Amino acid sequence: MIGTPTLDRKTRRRLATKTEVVAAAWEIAAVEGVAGITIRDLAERVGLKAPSLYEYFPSKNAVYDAMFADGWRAFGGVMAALPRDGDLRTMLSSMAAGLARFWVDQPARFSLLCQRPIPGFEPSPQAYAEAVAALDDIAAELAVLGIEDRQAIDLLIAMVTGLVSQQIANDPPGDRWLRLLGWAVDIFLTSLTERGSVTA
Amino acid sequence: MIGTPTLDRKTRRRLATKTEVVAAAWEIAAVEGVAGITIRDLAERVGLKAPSLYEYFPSKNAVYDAMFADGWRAFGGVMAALPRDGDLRTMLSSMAAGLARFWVDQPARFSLLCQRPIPGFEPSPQAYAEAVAALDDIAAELAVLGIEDRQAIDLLIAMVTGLVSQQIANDPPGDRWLRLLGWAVDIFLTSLTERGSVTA
DNA sequence: GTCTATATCCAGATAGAC
DNA sequence: GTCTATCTGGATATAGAC
Repeated sequence: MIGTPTLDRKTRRRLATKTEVVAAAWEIAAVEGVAGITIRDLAERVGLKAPSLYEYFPSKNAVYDAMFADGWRAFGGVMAALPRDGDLRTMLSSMAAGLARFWVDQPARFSLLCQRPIPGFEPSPQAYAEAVAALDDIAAELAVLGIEDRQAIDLLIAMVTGLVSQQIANDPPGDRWLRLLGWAVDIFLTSLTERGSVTA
Repeated sequence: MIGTPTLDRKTRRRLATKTEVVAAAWEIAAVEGVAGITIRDLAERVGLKAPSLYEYFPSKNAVYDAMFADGWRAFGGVMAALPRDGDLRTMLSSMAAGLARFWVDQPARFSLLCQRPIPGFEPSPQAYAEAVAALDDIAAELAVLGIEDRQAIDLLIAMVTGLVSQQIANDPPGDRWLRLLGWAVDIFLTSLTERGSVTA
């Protein structure tokens, strides 16, 4: 396996703790919001005192950075696991629904990954690369379906995230906006077909 | 004029100061983000010391609440001032463009009005009523154009805000997403026409 | 690596003089 | 109504013992 060199016990343990911290950070964010994470709470949740966290992350923003990268990797994982059967319209709908669910189920992820909730935090280039990779995956997926127009992809993603955002902000437990996803995909596809950007 | 009773000097002065505070709060938010406002900075900007602010607002969240209401009122004002000439497609496009510009020009407004950037802050019912009123205005405007389907309105708003959000988060000075607004309106209208929800 | 203790800072909010 | 002074509490981050 390329990219997974053998690590000694110490390094593995250290990596496991960092992973645990990031997972705990998401748990806190789910309740308190991304901005509501504190180093103390975070440390306590993994059985440490606050100063010990600095053995793993040099600053709070470094934790956010790890969360950002982790969130986009999780996004990529969910996408890779989506079903791929049926015709174009069916596949696109289930893709959109799957990704929307990923965000609506964890609004904190949507907040950190797609909005700018923390003044002063900008993802590092390495972390941002995870976001780009995830969106490249989407583009590749759509290319397989015959959709290669970048503007079209931008529009589709904006429609899905727009519905997600409205859903989260105005009707968290309901589906007033989520149920419009299928319609959004339909009109998107219709337009693409007319444009000749895809052969339905 | 109904709804604008005469006020004595003291009350007017007090109201003017509150208005000034809210304006100053938006100025700070434009630079530091909505979460970056502090009572001290805010007081200083209107020529007061921090404790004096509490003569006008009982808490920081009360300032946010006033900003929320003010922001939606401003939104309504911008909408009322939009041009209303041309055919359906032209009007809808210029409406969408005008509203998108309102948000993209002041991302802080978009953040406070359309997202949930402050943990622990929920707009009061009175403030939230301003948001509802603004959206009702949109609905009324669209009804004049022959669009009365609530789901359609939801979808249109989600598309516009989705594009705005992407623009702000990923390409603040550019227009990569904004320039897709016209296309979005087009496919929306095409779908509505087919659906029979509007007579273009 | 983990801890106790603490430095340092800054926030929202209040007491009470004027 | 505005101020000075302060309370109270919380945050991130560090020093240094073990």
